[in-house]
Amino acid sequence: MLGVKHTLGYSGPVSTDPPRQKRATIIDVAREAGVSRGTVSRVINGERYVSSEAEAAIKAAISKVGYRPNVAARNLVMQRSQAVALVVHEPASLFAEDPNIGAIMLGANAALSAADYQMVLLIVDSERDTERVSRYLSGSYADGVIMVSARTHDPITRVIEKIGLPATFVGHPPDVTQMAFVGIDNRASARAITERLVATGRSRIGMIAAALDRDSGADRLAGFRDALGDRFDANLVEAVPLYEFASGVTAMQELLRREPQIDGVFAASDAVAAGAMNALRSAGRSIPQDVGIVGFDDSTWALRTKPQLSTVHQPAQGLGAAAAASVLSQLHGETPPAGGVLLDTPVVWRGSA
Amino acid sequence: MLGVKHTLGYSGPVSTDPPRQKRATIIDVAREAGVSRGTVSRVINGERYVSSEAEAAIKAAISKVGYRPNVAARNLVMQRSQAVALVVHEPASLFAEDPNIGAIMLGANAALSAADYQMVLLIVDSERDTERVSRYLSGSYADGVIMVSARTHDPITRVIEKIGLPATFVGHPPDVTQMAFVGIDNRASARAITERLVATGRSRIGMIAAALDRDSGADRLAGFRDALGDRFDANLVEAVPLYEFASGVTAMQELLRREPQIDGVFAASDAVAAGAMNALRSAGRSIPQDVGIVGFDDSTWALRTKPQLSTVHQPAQGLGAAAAASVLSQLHGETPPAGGVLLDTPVVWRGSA
DNA sequence: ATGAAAGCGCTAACAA
DNA sequence: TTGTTAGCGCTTTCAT
Repeated sequence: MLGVKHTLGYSGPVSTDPPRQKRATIIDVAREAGVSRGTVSRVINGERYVSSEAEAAIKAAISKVGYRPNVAARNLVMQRSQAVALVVHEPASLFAEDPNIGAIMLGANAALSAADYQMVLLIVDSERDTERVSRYLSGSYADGVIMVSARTHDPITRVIEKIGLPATFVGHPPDVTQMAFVGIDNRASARAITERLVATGRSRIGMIAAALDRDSGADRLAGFRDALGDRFDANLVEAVPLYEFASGVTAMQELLRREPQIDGVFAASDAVAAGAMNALRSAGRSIPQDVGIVGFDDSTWALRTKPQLSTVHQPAQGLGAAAAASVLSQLHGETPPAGGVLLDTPVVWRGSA
Repeated sequence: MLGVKHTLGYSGPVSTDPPRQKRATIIDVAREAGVSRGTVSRVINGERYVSSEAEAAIKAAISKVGYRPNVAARNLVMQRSQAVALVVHEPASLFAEDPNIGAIMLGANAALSAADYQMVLLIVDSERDTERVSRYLSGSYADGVIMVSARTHDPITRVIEKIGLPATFVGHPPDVTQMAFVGIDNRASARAITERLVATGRSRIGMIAAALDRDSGADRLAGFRDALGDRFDANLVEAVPLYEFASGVTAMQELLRREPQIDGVFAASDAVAAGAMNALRSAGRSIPQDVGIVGFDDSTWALRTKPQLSTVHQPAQGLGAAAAASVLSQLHGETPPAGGVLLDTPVVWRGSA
């Protein structure tokens, strides 16, 4: 029966607790209050047409017997779960380092919470996870899903499409065109901050590109190119696989080797920029006098560097909130905007360039 | 017993069904395969006593009708969810900055995943969250719970106790003594690294203490004191409320003001140490020549500083894994060790001292 | 080895 | 306004 051995399991060596009895059900409440199940259900769900005497009796009975609704039963009959899954598909190391992901989660949680939905975070960190998360999603555990950093040809995306689960992507993989998404205009943002860097009078401007296999990475490079036009020099671009500090260090070293005269750098993320700044300082370059450097994200990294980083503000929390709102609207039967939702990304100018 | 019996039985799809296709159920599979519901259920759950012909027919039928088990129904009858909740109760800002929390999540997820359990992350970020998470936990959504950074007098802890949900705490608030927990020996670890610092010949050793209202913070200070014995000087201890970079900067400035001769510092966390290093460098002190500094956590901070930080390795991922193992063992009816589980915390000696 | 049927706890449609 | 009852989809005896 329900959880009996669990209770015995952790009541400790000197157990003073009685064995946990069966959980009170709606029937216990009904009997205690002298009414029928139906009436109890009405009170629980706040419906009209309940006499105040009945309501009072039922409320008293509920606290007397310690009744807690069983959501599995409710979900079964209601065909919903009042929960939205947030699937994070990232390599383990990045998860801990990427500040965006935390902010997205927080933003989504706040928005879902306000609508009385439970956010359920699912981490995909292995093949096994992929399969289990797919099962979870197809098991009616969640009414909708927010996908963060989905990959191209993601099996989970396939499952979502197949079962028709309301979904919103944060950023969108190229092979997902039919589904709702929220994001930022990486290309325009990259162009804007590069132009700003150009305007400071730098003449040899390079870029540390990252994650070119994702649209965010590719678009940031494209925006950089847009801004430079004819002055774009492929030799001044160094690409690294991930948005991480360590890559920034090595990439900057490489760039310095290839072009010692470099006087401006656009790093594809703040973490990368922080690494690059380390390398620049080790090479004896002062910032921003010798080299101006700008980043992307406006994460906590940007405030830790010295001088602080000029960067593109990425509204991570807003993205989470917008994604949640999008899923919620789909749950209410609305159709999300076809082109997705793009949030503003103001340039934040600090001391590094 | 209410004595009301009613005939249950499959009434079939009603002829008035709109074109909307309903999800395939076990009954559709049974009909397709020409067997009974019971047999289908046996195949799904991999039980013995099923003929291979029946099994083949059922498997074919499952994929033909696109059957996916409905977990709400299964949970209802099985009285379990095959999911474990991980409750994180942190101020929003810390969540994004604290690398431990991510590692704990990853470790727990890996362990639960291996046991085929789903980890469900619940963030508590407001009053409303507290209430909803409590409801979630009491709603049979999760078979057990891992509590991270619970506070003293946490309402969620109350709920867990009340409903007797198998639980394990990562670290333990003082008012939780009956429940399982995993953690590290902060006091012994702090003592060990301070002794190591003393052994390098430093004579004026100070500490930047943090979070003294939590056991981790208080224990680290106690360990520092243990190591110094008679040489402990309260004037060389500066306390800050949180484990954060910015606090490290200001605390170090204060310490330098009070004792310019200071030549050794134990910071209560790597983030604090990183801040302190910034302040030391601004004050013209070289590390480790003028001042030796050590931290605590062995987080990503420790590798970002220059020189890299000597610190106490906190096995965050291991803590997550151990917590998961503890919950899982309770789920199997075992009693967790009374004193909790303490993980090793080796001192990692790098260049900062 | 398989089928029949009794519920798990709840909501909602229908009667009264 | 309230009671009665038919399921939601599934597992699990109990027969056979």
